[in-house]
Order: sequence, then structure tokens, then C-alpha cells
Amino acid sequence: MQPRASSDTDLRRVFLDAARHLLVRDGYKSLSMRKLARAAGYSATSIYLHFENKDALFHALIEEGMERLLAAFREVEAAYADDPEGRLEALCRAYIRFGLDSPEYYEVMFMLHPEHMERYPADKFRRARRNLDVLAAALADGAACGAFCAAEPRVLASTLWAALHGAVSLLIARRLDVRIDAEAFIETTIAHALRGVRSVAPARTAPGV
Amino acid sequence: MQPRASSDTDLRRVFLDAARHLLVRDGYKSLSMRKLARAAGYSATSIYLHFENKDALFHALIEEGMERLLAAFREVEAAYADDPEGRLEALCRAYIRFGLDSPEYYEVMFMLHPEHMERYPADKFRRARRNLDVLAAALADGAACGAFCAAEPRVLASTLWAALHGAVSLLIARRLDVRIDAEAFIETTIAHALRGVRSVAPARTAPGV
DNA sequence: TGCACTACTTAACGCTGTTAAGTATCTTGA
DNA sequence: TCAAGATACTTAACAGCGTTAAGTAGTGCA
Repeated sequence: MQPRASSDTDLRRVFLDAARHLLVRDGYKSLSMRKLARAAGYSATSIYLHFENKDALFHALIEEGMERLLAAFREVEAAYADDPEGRLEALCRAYIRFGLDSPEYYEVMFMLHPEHMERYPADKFRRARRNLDVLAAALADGAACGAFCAAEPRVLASTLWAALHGAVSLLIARRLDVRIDAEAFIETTIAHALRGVRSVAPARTAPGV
Repeated sequence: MQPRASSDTDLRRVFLDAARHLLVRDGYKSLSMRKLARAAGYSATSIYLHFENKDALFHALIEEGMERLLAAFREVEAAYADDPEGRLEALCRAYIRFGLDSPEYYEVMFMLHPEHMERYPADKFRRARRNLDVLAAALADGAACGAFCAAEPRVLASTLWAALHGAVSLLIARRLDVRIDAEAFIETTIAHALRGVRSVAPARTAPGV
């Protein structure tokens, strides 16, 4: 059906590029091995010469998405090197923007069923965690200058991530009441997330309103 | 294969009960029409006499789950009728406990792919929203006595929900670093969520730590 | 020239959701 | 009492899925 690819890695890239295209166009749910093969101009079984199975293909797409997110994070880090508070807020915005701009990537990266992640290789997992490390670094930097709570940075970073992930996944899945203004929802999420990690004197309840 | 059910609604219940059983045992991913039929002792096509399609079956399970969650919420409401702050915290705990105790239900209810929710009937959607209304009511009651921020209760309730949903979905999907203590993560999530909605004087940053 | 290897193919298995058509059984009306 | 029709279920089939086994060209080398 097709002339042979010039090297071992070529066809793998062809499939990956086609998969990314199909993913963005139709979502991961309708990305099938047969459709992918058709789109790339090869037989379905040839995919298995370059990927162990469909999950491995997804894992490669996840990795791509993680790199994209990390690139966005790195830009923020560079822009706010000396301002941990501003950096953290910008990171929150970058995370949410990434999710809303690339919902298909976000779904594969963070909303894929656990079952498909069981064989996710440890090295990819470690690479993916670098994104969380960027959040943790901002928290640590902010804690060093007294802006953020210094306790358990890993837990704090995960909690922050969870809040952002909750917001993004509800938005992507269109679970929110249509009467909710998305912009207000996002701003409130970010404000609350930041308030959560900010170091505060023991909570003092204002009496009125 | 089977004697006919005594009434129209009977077999529907048989399928629903079997579906709930399979859902809890194997998760929604491996719940197929054929397996369900086999478990119930009927042919696969007979399911279509009682449910329009597989999504409609899921929708019925979602509704069941929503009622369960609401029952838990109602208990909390009754126990903390005069204590909005305590109620909201208890609701957060109830939500997370529900998710972790019934991950299969939680997945169908809140983590099902949007595609499967497209035909979700409006009346079921309204019923499901009663759960969010319980959160909103606690926020409103708390705002009335000055404990919570009074602005935009719907947005506030959704933000709170998003934070809880993020935590539960990451826990269920086992996305958290294994080094993270789940208990600490949950407590931090709840604490931050509550701090987010609490009415405060403009944030005062403590200088040290 | 011929052998081995590589890169790809077709055919097939067992699964999926869903529809069309067929078959018993029960209910009703004359 | 018997036929007609409705009801509740069945089997057969379609098109799709992920995946494996077996087959086939083309390449590089002895």
C-alpha cells in the first residue's frame, strides 16, 4: 500500500503527527487504530510495528502534551523569576488557558481513564511531574520570602493542581450551569487557589458581610 | 430464554439492578450491553426495549448516584441546620467520602466523557443540580451570618465544587505522587476550599514564615 | 544468484453498540 | 372457542473496534 519508510523512526513520527491531528480534530474518543492508519495511508497493523498498543500511542501523545504545557510554564517562570506570587498566579492562568485552548490534549493528559494509565512508563511519569515541580518551585520561592505557607510544599502544590484541574475539567466537560460566567468562575478559582496557599495570620472573621 | 416479565417496568429494574452491580464490581468501562444482558439472563437486544441506548442506561445510573449523594448531603444539612460553617465543612467531607467510597458511581456521575452526556435529559440535569444547591444554600446561610463572602453564590458554589471535584478525580485516577499522603491532601483541600469562600478582611501577609 | 532480513500487508478472532426481522405468548373481541 | 392483534422477547446481522498470526514484497549482503 505504501513504499517503506526510510528509517525506523520515520513512520513512527508519521503516525504520531497523524494522531495529533486526529486528536485535535475529533478528540481522543474517536481516535481508532484503523482511522489513524487510514489517515496516515497505511494498514492498521503497521502501527503495531512502532507502538506496542493503543495505550502506548496515547502515552506518546500525553508526553507531547506535557512538553507543551511545560514550555508554557517555562515562559512564565522566565518572566516572573523574581516574583513568586506573580509567577504562581501566572502559572495558574497558563494552566487553565492550556486546558481550554487544547482541550483534546488536556483530556488525554489528565482525564484519560486510569485503566489506560496502568502501563504508563515510569520515566514518562517522572517527566510529567516536572510540571508539578514548577508549581512547587514557585511555592517554595514564595515561602522563602514569606508570601506563601511553607508547610509541605508537595501537598500544597498538589492541592493547587487539584483546584485548577477541577475547574478545567468541569469547563471542558461543560458540566457548569450555563448561567455561570466562565470568566468569573476562572477568576474566582484562581483567587481562591492563591488565597489557599498564601501565608496568613490565623483566620479572622470579619463581622459584617 | 426467559419468561416474560410481569410488567413493563419490572425488567427495566432488573437491568438497572444488574447494571449497578456490574458497575460497582467492574467499573463503567467494562459494562457492556451483552455482559449486562448475560448477567440479567436476557438477550442483549431486550435492554433496548427499556432503554433507548447505552447512554440512557448510564443516565439512569447517574441519576441513582445523584440521589445517593443528595441523601448524604441531606443528612449533613439536618445535622448542621444552624451552623452554616460546620455544615459546609461537613458537606465537603461528605462529597469527598462519597467519591472515594463509590468511585465507580463517581466516575459515571462526574467523569464520564462529555460525548455521553450530550443527550442527558434536562430534568435529570435539574435534579442533579440540587446537590450543588445544597452547597449554595450553606454558602448563603453562612453569608447571612457574615461567615462567608456574599458575592455571587452560584459562582462560589461552583468554585467550591470544582476544588472538591479536582481532588476526588485525581485521587480516584491515582494521579497523585505516591509520596503524597492522601489524608493530608484531603485536609488541605478542604481547608483551602473553606478559606476561599470565607469572608476576610483584605489579605494581610504575615511577614515571617 | 540466493539467502536473510526488514517493512509492510491481508485475514482473522472475539469483542462492541445497535437495528431488523422473526417467534412465541398473552389478551382481546366475536 | 377461535382467530386477530398486541406484547415481550429472541436470533441474525452490520459495521466498527483492538489485536494477533501469517503472508508478501523489496532491500542488503555473501
